[in-house]
Amino acid sequence: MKQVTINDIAKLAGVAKSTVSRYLNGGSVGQATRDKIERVIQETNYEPNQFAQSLKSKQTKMIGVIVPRLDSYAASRTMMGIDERLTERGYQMLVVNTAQQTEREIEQLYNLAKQKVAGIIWLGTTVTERHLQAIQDIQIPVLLIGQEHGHVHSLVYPDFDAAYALGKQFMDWGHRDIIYVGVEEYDIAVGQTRRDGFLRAFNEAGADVKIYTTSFKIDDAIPIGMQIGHEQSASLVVCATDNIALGVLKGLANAGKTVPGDISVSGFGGYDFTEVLHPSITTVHLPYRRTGSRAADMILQLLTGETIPMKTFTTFELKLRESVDILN
Amino acid sequence: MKQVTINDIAKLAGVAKSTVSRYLNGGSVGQATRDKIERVIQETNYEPNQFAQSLKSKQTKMIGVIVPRLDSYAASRTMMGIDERLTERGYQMLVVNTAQQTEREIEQLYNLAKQKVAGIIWLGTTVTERHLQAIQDIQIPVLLIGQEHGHVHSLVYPDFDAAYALGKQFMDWGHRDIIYVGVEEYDIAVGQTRRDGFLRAFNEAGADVKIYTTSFKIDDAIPIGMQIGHEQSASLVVCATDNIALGVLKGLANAGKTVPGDISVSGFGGYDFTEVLHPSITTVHLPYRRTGSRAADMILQLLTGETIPMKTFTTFELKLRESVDILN
DNA sequence: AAATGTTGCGGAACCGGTTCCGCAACACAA
DNA sequence: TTGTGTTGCGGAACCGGTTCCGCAACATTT
Repeated sequence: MKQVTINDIAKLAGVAKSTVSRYLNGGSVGQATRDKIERVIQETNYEPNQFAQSLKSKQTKMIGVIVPRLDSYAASRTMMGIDERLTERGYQMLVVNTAQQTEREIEQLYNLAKQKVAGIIWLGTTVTERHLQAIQDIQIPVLLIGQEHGHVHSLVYPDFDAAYALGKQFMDWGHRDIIYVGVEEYDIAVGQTRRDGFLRAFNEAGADVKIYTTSFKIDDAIPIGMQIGHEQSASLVVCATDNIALGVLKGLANAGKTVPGDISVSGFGGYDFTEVLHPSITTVHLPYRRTGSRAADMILQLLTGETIPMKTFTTFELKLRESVDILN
Repeated sequence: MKQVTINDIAKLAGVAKSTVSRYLNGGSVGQATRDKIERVIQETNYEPNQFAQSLKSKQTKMIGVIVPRLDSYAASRTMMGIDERLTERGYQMLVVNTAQQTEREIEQLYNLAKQKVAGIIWLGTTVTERHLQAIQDIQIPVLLIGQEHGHVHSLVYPDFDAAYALGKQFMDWGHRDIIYVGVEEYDIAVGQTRRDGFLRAFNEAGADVKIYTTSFKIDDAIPIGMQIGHEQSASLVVCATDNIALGVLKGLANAGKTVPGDISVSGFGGYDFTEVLHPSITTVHLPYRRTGSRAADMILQLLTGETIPMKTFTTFELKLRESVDILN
C-alpha cells in the first residue's frame, strides 16, 4: 500500500501534475479535465502528502497548545473545548506540556514555531520579558488564556469580578471572620487578581481577614486545614481554588470539625465533582470548555488576519451550595 | 528571521550540501571539513527542516496517542507518563481525541498513519475487527493500553486480580450482602474482567450479590445511589470505578444514609482525591502515570525492532480506607 | 478582420533535505 | 611502478507537492 502521489494521478488522468495541483487548490481547470481528475482521485483515494505541502507552504493545519500540566481539571477541559472546535474547522491540536517550568514554555514557543504550527494557544501562568521576546521572534499568532498582558491577545477569566461577587455574597450572609487561603503571587490571575477581588468585598464590609498562602496541590492544603481547625475560629474559609478547598476540608475533618456546621468553606474554579461531594461545595464555575472553544475560534480569526480585541473576558457563575452557611 | 537551510551552510562552509548532510547524519567526513561545518552551524544555529526530512524518510519523531476522552483522570495521568518519557527520548506526543466514538478511533488510526507517526499508543475501550484491519493496514507499531487482544501488543491493568483481591478483603471483613454497580460489557476490561474478579471473590465466599449497570458518568450513578439508599439493605456497595462511587455516595447522602455508618462503599481506579474525601474512599490504585511511561518505553522498543511480550500486566495497590467498614 | 483579452494547460523551477554514484587523492601491498 | 583498497567529497537525482511562466485556443471588442 504505497502512497499514491500527485504524479500518479496526473499520469492516470493524462494531464500535467500542475493541473492536478490547480484542481486541488481551486485554480482554473476546464470541466472535462476536472471530471477526469476527479474520477481518478476517487478511484485511488489519493490524499496529498502533508510534508510535501508544508515544505513549500511553510505552514501546517496545526495549532499548538502549551499547557502547564496535563493532569489539571482546568487544562483538560480547556483542551477538550479547543480540540472540538479545531477539529470542526479542519485543524489539529498539538499539545505540549511544560510540566510547570517557565523555561520550557519559552522553549516550546520556539519549538512549535519550528514545527510551523499555524498558531499557538498558551495556557499561561506568568508572562515574562522572555516570553514576549519569543512571541515576537516567532511571528506566529499567539493567544493567551488565563492571564493577560498588553502585548498579547488574551482570553481571561473574570477573576476579580467573580471573586468580588462571591465575596459580597458571603458578606450578605453575615460572615465577618474570614480566612483566605491563596496561592503565590507569581500566578497573577489566581495569586493576585482573584485574591484582590475577594479582599475588596471583605474590606468594603469591614470584615476581619487572615491570609494563608499555599500551592495548587491538594496535599499542601491539608495541614493548613488542620491548623485552622485546631487554632482558628473564623466562620468561613475562602479558598483560591477547588483543590485547595478539598485539602482544607480534609484538614478540618482531621481536626474534627464539620462543614458547614462548625465552619464554612468555599472553593473557586468549579470542578464537576464539587457538586456531588457531601457537603456540596460552594464555588465559582468557570467555563473552561467553552473558553477552549472560543480560544480556538479566536486563534483561527487571527490566522485569517481579522482583528480581535486584545483582551476578552469570559463569564462566570456562582455555585452557592451546602458548604457555606447562611448566618443571618 | 528566515530559515537557514542546508544550502546556506554548504555555501558558507565552502562544501557541497551532500557533505553537510553526511556530517549531520554521521557519514564519512574529514576532520578539516568537519570543523568548518561545525563552526558555521554553530554561528547560524541552523536546524534542519523537519518537513524536508520527513518528505524523504517518510517518518517523524512523533508518537500518536489515541484517547477516548481528554477529561478523564486516567487518560490525563497516562498522557503525563507517556509525554515525560517520550520527551526524554527525543520524541513528541501527538494526542488525538475520539470523544468516545469507536468510529473515530479507526479514523484516527489511519489519520495518524497519514501523518507518518513512528508509532501509536492506543488507550482502548473495545477492539473490533475493523480496528485490527486498520492496524494491519497502516503498518505502524501499535501498543494498546487497558484492553487486550491476541493480535496487538498490549499493556493491561490486572483488573481481574485486583478486583478479586479487593473482593476477598471485603469477604474477610465479613460483608455478605453486596451490591455491585458496574458498566456495560462493551468495555471488556472494566465491564467484564473487573466485574468477574469481584464476582469470583463474592461467590467463593457464598455472598449475596445484586448487580446494577450504569455509565462512566458521575451523574448517572446518583439515582442508583438514591435507590439503594431507599430500597436496599446491603452492607456494601462495590462500584466499578471511582466516578461511580462518587455518584453513589451522593445518592446515598441524598437518601439520608451515612457512609460507612449505614452502608459501606468502595471504588476502583485510585483517583488522587479519593484519599482526601471524608470519608476517604476504599479503592484500588492503578498506576496510570507509570503505565504511560512504560507504554512509551515499549513503543520505542517496538520501533527498534525489539521483541516484547504481546501482553504485559501492570501492578495494582489496594487502598483500604474509611468508606468500607470492617464488620467483624 | 485585426487587435485584445481570457481561459486552460503543460513545462520547469523550487521548497530543503537525503542518498546514490563516481571520481580524485592517498595509502599500502605486490 | 603498477594495482588494489580506502576515504573524502561533489554532482545529480529524488521525495511530492506548489507556483510561475508562456503558449495555444477561443471569446470579445472595435
